[in-house]
Amino acid sequence: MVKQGSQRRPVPDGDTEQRILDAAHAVFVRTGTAGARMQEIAKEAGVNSALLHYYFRSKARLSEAVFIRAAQQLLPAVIGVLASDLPLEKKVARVVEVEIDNLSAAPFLPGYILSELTHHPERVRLLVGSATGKRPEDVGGDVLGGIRRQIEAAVRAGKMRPIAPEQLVVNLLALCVFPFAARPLLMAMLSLDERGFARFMMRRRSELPAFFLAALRP
Amino acid sequence: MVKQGSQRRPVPDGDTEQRILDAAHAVFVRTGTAGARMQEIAKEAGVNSALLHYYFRSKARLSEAVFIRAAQQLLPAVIGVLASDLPLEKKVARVVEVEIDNLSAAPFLPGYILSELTHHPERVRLLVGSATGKRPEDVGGDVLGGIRRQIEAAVRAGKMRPIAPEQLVVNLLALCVFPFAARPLLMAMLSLDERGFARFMMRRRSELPAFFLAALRP
DNA sequence: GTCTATATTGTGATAGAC
DNA sequence: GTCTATCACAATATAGAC
Repeated sequence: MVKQGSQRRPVPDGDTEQRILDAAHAVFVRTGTAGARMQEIAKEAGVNSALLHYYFRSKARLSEAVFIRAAQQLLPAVIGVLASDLPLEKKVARVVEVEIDNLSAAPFLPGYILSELTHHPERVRLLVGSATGKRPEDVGGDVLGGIRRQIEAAVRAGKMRPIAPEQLVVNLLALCVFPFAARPLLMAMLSLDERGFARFMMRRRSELPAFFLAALRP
Repeated sequence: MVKQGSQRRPVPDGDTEQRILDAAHAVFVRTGTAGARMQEIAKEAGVNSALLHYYFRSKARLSEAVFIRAAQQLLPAVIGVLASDLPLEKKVARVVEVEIDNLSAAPFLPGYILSELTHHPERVRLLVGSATGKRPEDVGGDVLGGIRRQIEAAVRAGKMRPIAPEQLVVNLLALCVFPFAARPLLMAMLSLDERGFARFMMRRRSELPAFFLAALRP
């Protein structure tokens, strides 16, 4: 697991800034930004806490850097699919796959990002902006505009019940993301361990598209 | 807004312990437990911060009291409906109404509770226990058992596609709760202000049952 | 029960040697 | 770039007067 640097010295792995970011990511996500301690991040990164300030100046900046990275890890994929020119049924199926796959690999990210956003609403701009280079309203508008047209066409063809594009998208995201945000609660109430939860989500991955498309039938 | 106590003295309102709890609730919910400051709570309650310790001993205990109260405010209603002997379609409709009504009055509670649970998984027991007097697995089992039987009957009658009760319940909760947990994000991407968000949720309240039941049709 | 100190520790941040 | 030492202050908690 330990990569060698270009010199032969016992340099842990990767460059330091990256290691700090990784450590900060881990700590912020599991403990929340407010609950995180610079000391703990330093320890997890295997460096002295003064180094965190050398690279990132302050806890606020470090947390911002981590937040942006986390957002970039999740958003572009979904937005890409939703804004693509795939037919609507394919979009639904693809979003479910992409979202559940990505979140299964990082089950705590949704909780972290949503929590972060409620306590720092101004970071919404940061989030969407860093992921797409656009303003949140514009991203929303682009995505919704395309889907609205697809809905209208399908409704005219008698293949779909009418539904507002906003509601459709929120429904789709809810079904994919919520189980991760509520993971500890669901694990307790459904008597699942980690593997059980993973199986539960794999089953969702295969069943959700049919469920969702059935809801749209006329 | 200021209720009079039984005496005529200028006692703010209610008894002090209650005022502290209310203030703590407000601060913990908007700022997160880790981000909350006892000083701020004291100020919001209009008392000295030493009083918080007089009544609740420590920040941890106070936060626990607030958490339990918050859970009791949300859980019993849903669990009650899901565990009732209403027919399945009525359960769905009723959960949507109850849940969206309750959460509309306290939009930040879901985020608070879910966030709290990911950072203190041991509180899951506290949460469900205080709300129902049972263990989480047992509540889950009771609710799911009843719904499983309803699903089986409906499937045999050819009125429903088969679906695991766990998936059904998670789908239902997801569709109701997620929009509140993701409120800041949705408001930004859908260009909604608070009133706009409220309207969006009222629309959901009326459309969600049909959407959900359509998904269950054979 | 409620307040005014005050003790005590935690925590982000900087200075300066290497 | 990285470390050790340390500052300054924030935050929880307690003692003791009223």
